Amino acid sequence: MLDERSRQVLRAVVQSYINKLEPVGSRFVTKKYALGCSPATIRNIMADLEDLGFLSQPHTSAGRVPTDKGYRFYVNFLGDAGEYGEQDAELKDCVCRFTRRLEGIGSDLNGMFVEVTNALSSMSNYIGVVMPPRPESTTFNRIDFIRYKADKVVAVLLTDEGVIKNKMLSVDVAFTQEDLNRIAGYLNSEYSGRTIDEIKSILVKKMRQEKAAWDKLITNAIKIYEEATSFAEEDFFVSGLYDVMGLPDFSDMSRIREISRAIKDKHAILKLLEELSSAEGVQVVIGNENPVEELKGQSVVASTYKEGERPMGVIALIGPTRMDYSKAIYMVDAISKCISRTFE
Amino acid sequence: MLDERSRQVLRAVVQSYINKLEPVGSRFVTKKYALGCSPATIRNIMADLEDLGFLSQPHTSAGRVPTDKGYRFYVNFLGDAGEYGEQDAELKDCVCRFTRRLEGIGSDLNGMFVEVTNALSSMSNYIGVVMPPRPESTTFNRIDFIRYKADKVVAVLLTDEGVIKNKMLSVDVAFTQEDLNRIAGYLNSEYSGRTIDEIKSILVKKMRQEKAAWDKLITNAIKIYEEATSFAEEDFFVSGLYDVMGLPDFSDMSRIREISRAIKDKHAILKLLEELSSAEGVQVVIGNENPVEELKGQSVVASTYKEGERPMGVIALIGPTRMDYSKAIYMVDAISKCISRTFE
DNA sequence: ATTAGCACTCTCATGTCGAGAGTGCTAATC
DNA sequence: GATTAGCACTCTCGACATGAGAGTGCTAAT
Repeated sequence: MLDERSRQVLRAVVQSYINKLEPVGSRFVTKKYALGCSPATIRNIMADLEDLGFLSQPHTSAGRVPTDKGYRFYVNFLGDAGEYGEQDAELKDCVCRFTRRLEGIGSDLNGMFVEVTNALSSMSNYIGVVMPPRPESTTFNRIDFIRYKADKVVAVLLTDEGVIKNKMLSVDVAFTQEDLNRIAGYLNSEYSGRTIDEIKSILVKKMRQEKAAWDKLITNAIKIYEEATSFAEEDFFVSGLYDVMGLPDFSDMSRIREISRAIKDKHAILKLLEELSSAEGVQVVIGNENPVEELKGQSVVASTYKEGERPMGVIALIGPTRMDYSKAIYMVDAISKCISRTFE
Repeated sequence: MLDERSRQVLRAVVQSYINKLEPVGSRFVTKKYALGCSPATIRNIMADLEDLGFLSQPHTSAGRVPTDKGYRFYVNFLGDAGEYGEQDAELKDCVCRFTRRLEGIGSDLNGMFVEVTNALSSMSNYIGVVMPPRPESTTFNRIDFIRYKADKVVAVLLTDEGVIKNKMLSVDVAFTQEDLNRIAGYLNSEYSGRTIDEIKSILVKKMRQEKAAWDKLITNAIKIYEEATSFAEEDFFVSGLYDVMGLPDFSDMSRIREISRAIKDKHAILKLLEELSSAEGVQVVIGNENPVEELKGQSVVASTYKEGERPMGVIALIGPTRMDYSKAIYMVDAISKCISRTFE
């Protein structure tokens, strides 16, 4: 589709633009990359690339800037194979140290996710996002009820993956702690090992059938499951808004405002990540390809983490379209694998 | 100190500036506020106020802008007595609806705090902050241990105030659930009702004395208490960075960057809030009075909430120096009282 | 003591100009 | 026939000037 030299020029433009953030001219390319031809030749090639839609000029007689299509081509064909592994020693070292740190944390999932978002954002200067395991891919380990004052019960839900969720419930009947233990025991023996969603539907059915004495608590149990279900839609982990404000891309404020609105809404981002979660490997969404209105103009690099073969959740980096894709892809890939490993 | 008319002019300038965010000129004051004298007179008075340090001009022949001292005087003497109660019906309505909503939430403290920060920021367009109860003012209700997989125990800590805290611990000895219950029972009967800090010091002493079989778990229990202690330093609740970005004061970005750095650090803000927590009633810190470097240039309106007579924590609004103090004070006061009420 | 009038000052938006950077085209070159 | 050198052209950007607008400070009149 593109001859070798055109590719080299395209790669040169993209890389230069990623670093300098200024339109790159023909002279600059010849100087920095020894392609063995003169500025004029480069100009011709660049004009061709522009016709093909890979580059564009902010105005006549400025340098060229990659279009989304240009980045896409770069990501697909140019930074390919092996090159994503070639990162500076410093970054590799960072990731490595982080990996070791993560192993130390063990199975406190929430704590781990906080660490992961922080690591993602501080290493990359982009926004780090982690979507925790979706309830349908999470299996119930056990539930416990703790009596708290006369009319309150605290429910603590554990999943096999290490998610802990607690919720205070108000109850009408005054249960003793023994009552609660019995009920918890029943639920645990009956349902341990199933997915949260399964249990929810079973319990809903049961509730319709029996109107036993502890109906009330089952109702409450269902409330918890609903909490746990809504978990993924409420809490996902974000960090790096501050880091990203340091980038020259966002000196303008309006972008930041858009992004932070998107994050505040959460809904849109979650939908996006969910879409990406079905695919294998590292996903890259560039600029306008992004279905979320507020994030057109940003790029997203995402990857799922798994328990064995089952995909659990997604981690992602959000940054400007001119983000350092090779670095971002490397990081997201490395860290998602690292999370997967902790599940073993 | 200031004659009546000077005060009126000062108040007029402050209020106008708060609304318009533009330097206010003498003509404008005569038009908007019927003080019964001409622009020239106002000019004289304004010149006096400037000499006294209450007003300043961005440049010769712009209108006047209040200084920090001007705001301070306004807050102390001009917006006084009763006036803070006179808010638009809409705001009052909002606060009222919120109060009712809070009562519905009941004793899930964390959930409540999230609600409170959201309410604070969305009603005011400033940044809402809540500092949760400090561990020294929090009393232990009960702890429970839940066995999770072979070598993990989840500890759940409840305080009388409704704070729930959980933590996954790794243990060497394989406890049965009965072991754990016995240990929890012992701790609960022994220590319930004391403050977290007390217990911590007692346990540390005990640990030195006994080297019993369940030593390990006491060590872990102490770990949890340490967690609970660090609680206030880690998690405080903030929201509204997005709302604040909409304000014209922050079209400039550098301020936002400062603020978000301050929030990210947390430390500085916590220190400030802690200082404010010792005082009675609503505290107002204006601009340069602020000890935190990053927040000079912002103002903070804060108030403690209490359980009975004991101060528990602080809620605050952070906004530009030209914030609507009367509204902010009203809100912070109303909401802190409202929180206090839920503890009864 | 207050006010009207007027000169003065400062900002801000607008417009002009030249330097600099980069292109596109054409003609010469390998 | 592909590549290159040369040159005119275009566009941005900062510097500088200009004029309108807003607001002041001062003085003289009320």
